[in-house]
Order: sequence, then C-alpha cells, then structure tokens
Amino acid sequence: MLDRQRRDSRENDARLPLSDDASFLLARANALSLATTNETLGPLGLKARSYSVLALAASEDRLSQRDLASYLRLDPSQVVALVDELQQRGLVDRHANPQDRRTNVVVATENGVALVVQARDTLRAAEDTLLAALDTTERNTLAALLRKIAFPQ
Amino acid sequence: MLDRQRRDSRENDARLPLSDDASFLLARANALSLATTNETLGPLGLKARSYSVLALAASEDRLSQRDLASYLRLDPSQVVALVDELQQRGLVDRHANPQDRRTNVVVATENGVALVVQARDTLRAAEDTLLAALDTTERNTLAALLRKIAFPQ
DNA sequence: TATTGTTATACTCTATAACTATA
DNA sequence: TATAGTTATAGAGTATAACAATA
Repeated sequence: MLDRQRRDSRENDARLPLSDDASFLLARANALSLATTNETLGPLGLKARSYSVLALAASEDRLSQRDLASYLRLDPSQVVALVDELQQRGLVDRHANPQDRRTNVVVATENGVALVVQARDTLRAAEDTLLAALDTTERNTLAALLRKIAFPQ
Repeated sequence: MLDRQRRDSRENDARLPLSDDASFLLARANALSLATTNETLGPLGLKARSYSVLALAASEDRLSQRDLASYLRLDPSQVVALVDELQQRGLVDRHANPQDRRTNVVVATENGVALVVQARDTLRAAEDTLLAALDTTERNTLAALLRKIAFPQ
C-alpha cells in the first residue's frame, strides 16, 4: 500500500495506470457527474433518468417511447416504467398518434414543464460545480468533443 | 412522434434538448464506451471493472483494496468480490503488508500481467473506434479536460 | 476510537424473451 | 413479416449496515 503521504498526493490525481485511458476517464467523470446530478434532483423527486425523459417530453418534438429509448440508450421496457411513474405523478401524458396507432407520443403536462424548468435551473448550478476546473472555452470544447463521441456520424 | 424523415435525421445527432448538457453527453458517451469495452474484454473473461482492478494490481504501486476502491469509485465491499474472482483465477494475489496488518496489497501475478498486456492491446483498437471522429490533438485535449473533471483539485 | 477487509442484505439497474396490437 | 409497447423475470450492479482484526 502507498504510505499516507504518497497516497494522499496520488489518490486524487491521475498518475496511476488507466489515467491515459479515455474510457476510464469517461467512467470516472460520469460517476461523479451522475452522483451530483442525482443528489441535486433528489429534492424534486427526480433522478437523472426520469429527468431526461421529462426533459425530452417537454421538448417541441413529439417523441415516441421508442425515440426516447434510442436517444437515452435505454431498453424500451425501461422507458415504460419511467413514463408510467411520471404519468402517475401527472408530469407527462401518453398521447395517441393517429398516423401510427402502435405508438405513444410522450408529452409533458403543464406541471411537468414547470418541474423541468425548476430542475434545469438547479442542475445548472450543479454542473457549474462539476466543471469548476474548466473555463468557458474549455467547457464548450469538452461539449463539442463529447458530442462527436456520443453521436457518431 | 417525429415522422420518419425527421426522426432519422435527428435521432443520431444532437439537436434535441439535453444535448448541451455536459452530464447527459458524459452519460451517453460513457454508455457507448462501456458497451464496447465490455464486448472487447469478453473473450478474455474480463469486464471494465475487473480489467481496471487487474491493471492497477499490475502497476508499480502497492495498492490496498481501499486504494482501489477510492480510485475506481467503488464500494470497498465490491472490491472484495472483484479481487476474490481474479485471485481464484490466479491473476492477482493478496500480499500481507507488514506496516499495517489490516490491509491487503493487491498484486498481479505473472499470468495477470500477461493478461493485462493482452487486454490493453485489444482495448487500444476499441478505443480507436470509439474516438474515430477525433484527431490526435482532439483526443489529447479530451483526455486533459476529462482528467480535470475526474480528478478535481 | 477509527480504519481495513469482510459478509449479508436489500435495492436499483440492465438484458432478454415473449406477448398484443398495429403496420 | 416487422415494429411499438408491454410484461415478466433473471442477472448484474450498487448501497448500507454490521462485524472481527488491527491501528
């Protein structure tokens, strides 16, 4: 084991193996991000998952559950449970789609939109903490690079 | 629901809500990364988790299970199970630490080191696919920015 | 008293297959 | 035949608390 002095100086920086590994860095950054996101959303009765669904339901686009699943990289069966819960709380509705009666369009209610707005504001503060070490230019660069990876082609 | 033409053109790009959200982009990029990492490591009998532990055990540093837990952001009890499995396969050993007899130093065996080397090589190819949209400079920039988030201070 | 490793347990998340209704 | 939503279920991952050994 590292003695205390060395451990304290190395545990939180990146000179160990793996630290050049984009996959590892993504995993660790995401773990930190997810933890603070869920903490932030807790008081509103939301988590990262349910917030994402609600945010997409509040968008202009009329997205089906299948659309939500592929965009959020979830199995369609998980989307069922998420939409169920949000619907029971009166935050979203399932609208019929005359063009294809197999599908449900998921749409945020007035209450749902209000909650998303509130959640988005508190998340901005949390994200500001997460990205504290980056200036504005770096934040934009990071988002652009991540977008290329998250949405290939 | 989006009609087919609009959906096909938007599902895989980033013009929907959330797409400016660093937390969401991190989550989606990490999901893609984790999926390909686990696929790549499957034939070697490893996953992202067990590979991480093995890679750290193969490093010069003599890390305790507690060190592994905090570096990988895992609960110490999860590290027990991971080390158990790797030890049963003869890939790592738990060494006694005379300076603090409460701790186990986790060290890769000769076989463990050989497997890590093999895994690292196949992972390089996988990471190359994940980061296909980025040139070398962008890859270095991304790693540097992620490191600042993953290891604050 | 505090910390390391461990065990047990419950909870959440994830992956899979099968079913129905519609296309 | 193929797809959207749904249900059920099993497996993986995560979080928590408690305990013995050691500091």
